[in-house]
Formats: sequence, C-alpha cells, structure tokens
Amino acid sequence: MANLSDVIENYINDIMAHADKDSIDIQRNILAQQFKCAPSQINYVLTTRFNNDRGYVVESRRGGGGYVRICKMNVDGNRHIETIIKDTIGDSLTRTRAESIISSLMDNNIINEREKHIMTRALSDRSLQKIFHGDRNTIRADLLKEMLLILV
Amino acid sequence: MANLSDVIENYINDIMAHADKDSIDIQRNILAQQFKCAPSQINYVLTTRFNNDRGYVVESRRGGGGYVRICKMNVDGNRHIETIIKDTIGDSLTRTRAESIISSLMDNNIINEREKHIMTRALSDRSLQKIFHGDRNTIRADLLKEMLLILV
DNA sequence: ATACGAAGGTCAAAGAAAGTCAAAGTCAAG
DNA sequence: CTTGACTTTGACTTTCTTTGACCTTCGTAT
Repeated sequence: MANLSDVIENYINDIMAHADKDSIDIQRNILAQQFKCAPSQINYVLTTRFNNDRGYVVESRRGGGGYVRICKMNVDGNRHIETIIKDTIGDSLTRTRAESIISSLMDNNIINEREKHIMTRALSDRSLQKIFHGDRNTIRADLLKEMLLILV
Repeated sequence: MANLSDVIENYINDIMAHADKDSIDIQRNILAQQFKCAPSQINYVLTTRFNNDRGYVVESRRGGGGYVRICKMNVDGNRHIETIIKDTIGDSLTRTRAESIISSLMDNNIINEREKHIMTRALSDRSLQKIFHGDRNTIRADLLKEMLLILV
C-alpha cells in the first residue's frame, strides 16, 4: 500500500533518529540502488519530505566523494513563528505545505498534538470543501496565520 | 433490495466493525470495481453517510499509493460534543454563536484556553475575510464541526 | 592544465490515484 | 401525473509519484 517515497522517507527518518547529530549524510546513488529506483526519486523525497517547511535544510556535493547532507534545524519558538507568519506562508498555501509547516511546529514542541490536529483539520480540503477551489489556498493562508498569531 | 449506496455503506460499516482500529483505509477505484459502479459513487456514499454530522472524519491522498481513510470518532464518549455537532451547529453558524459554543466548551473543561483561542481565531471574520459574506456561516459550521471531531 | 569518471541536479512526461460537478435517472408523496 | 429528494453515471480536473534523458560539478590521473 505505502508508496516508495514514504518508505524512503521512513528509512531516512530512522537513520536520523539513531544519529548523534542533527544531520546525516547519504549517498544518492547508493540509496537509489538500495531501493531499486531512479536516483531522482531520492531528490523527490527530499524536496517533498525534507524541505524547509518541514524544518530541514539539505546541502550536497557532486563529484567523487559526493554526498547529500540532511540537516534538521531546531528553532526557538517565537522568532520562528513570526518568520512563518511573515515570510513562509505568504498569500497562498496548499494543503500539503500547511501540513508540513504544522508538523514541524509540533516537532519543535511549539504546539502539541491536539493543537496540530485542530489546525490540520481546519485547513483540510473537507473543511473548506464549499469554498471555490481557486480561493482555497488564499483562505488557508489567512487561516493559518490567524491561528498562529495566538502563539506569539 | 436497498439501493447501491446503502449496500456500500453497509459494506464499509462491516469492515469498520471488524477492524482493530477506529479507522480503515479503502481504495476508491477498487471499491468501485467491486461494486461495478462509478468511482464517484464512493464519494457520494462518503459525503452522505460518513460525514461529520455522523461522527466521521475522512482524509485521503491522491496519486500512487493513494487511499481514503475513514475514521470513526468516538462521539459516544462525549455526549456534549456529539450534541453540538449533530444539533447545535447545523448547516450555518454565525461568529457570535460560534464563540459562545466555544466558550461553553472551555467552561466545561473540554478544551483549554489555548485551544479556545485557536478555534476562535479560525472562525473569526478576519480569517474568513475573503469568503463571500453569504457563504461565511456555512463554512464556519463546517470548520467548527471538523475541529470538534478531533476532541472526541 | 586537461580529460575522464564519479557523483549529484533538473525537468518534463507518463502513470496512478482521488476529487468535482452537473446531467440524467428513480421513486415515493402529494 | 408532477414534484422534489435522493441516487447513479461519466466526462473532466487535480494531486502525487515514478522514471528517464540530459546537465553540472568535482576530484584525480595523466
């Protein structure tokens, strides 16, 4: 059932969890071989699951001895929230991005699980079903910003 | 014989009853094939029978490895919330009524102050600013029901 | 310096689900 | 027999994943 991207995400999370540091190094081609997939699939996982919204920074190096370093940033509360409201969210926010942002807030203990669920549900497609499709993402942006304001 | 929607509803209830968890995952197209109907019929069943008035939350994902997850919220555990969702809110909810419902939840220790603030913000006129006036109260109703279902 | 091989990056097309919407069908109540 | 609520269907849309062809960067042996 689970797709390959999820499996790879899990695998990386696992390594991350068992690492001493907040960053790990992987090798793209090796990983791709391991999972019998195209190397670019690894990039796909990185951009969809280990991106900024989720609180990760990825750096890499090509050529012999190349690597991909995945760093989990841990942030301090208030400043982070302000940045999210002012810069990260913007005028429009997809559901996927909203969920990423909310997840990373929980990872950083800025909100708890119940609060995460409340926010996620509020921003779900189902809650916003009656809103014209083209407007949903702007409403989502407004909603999340407003909800986050209580945290500052 | 009952109509197809009823049959599908029963089928889903059956799976639900035999599941360990309070949620099950289905695949829309598979189910449609099984019942030899249009895939959108499954959506019809979901919106008419497994909606939040009946205590269900549905989430889904498209694309490879996609699924539809149907979660039964244990509303029986909480008569108060059940009543609010089924009877008090209805199809339309003004901001004022929303606020008084939320306040009463806090007074009854069902939610804490932070949660109250999050919900109030989400339902504020500012958050919903860009929604056409005539639609705001229906959206509010949907939003509050969806958020409340998380609590049970 | 240069060329070559060993990384990693990008992008677009194809594939795999699920969602939407409105038209057409059904059926019971008035 | 008409009306209105509920159901069924199908054409079209959107989202997410997977793959592959082609590009860029880096280290190293000559």
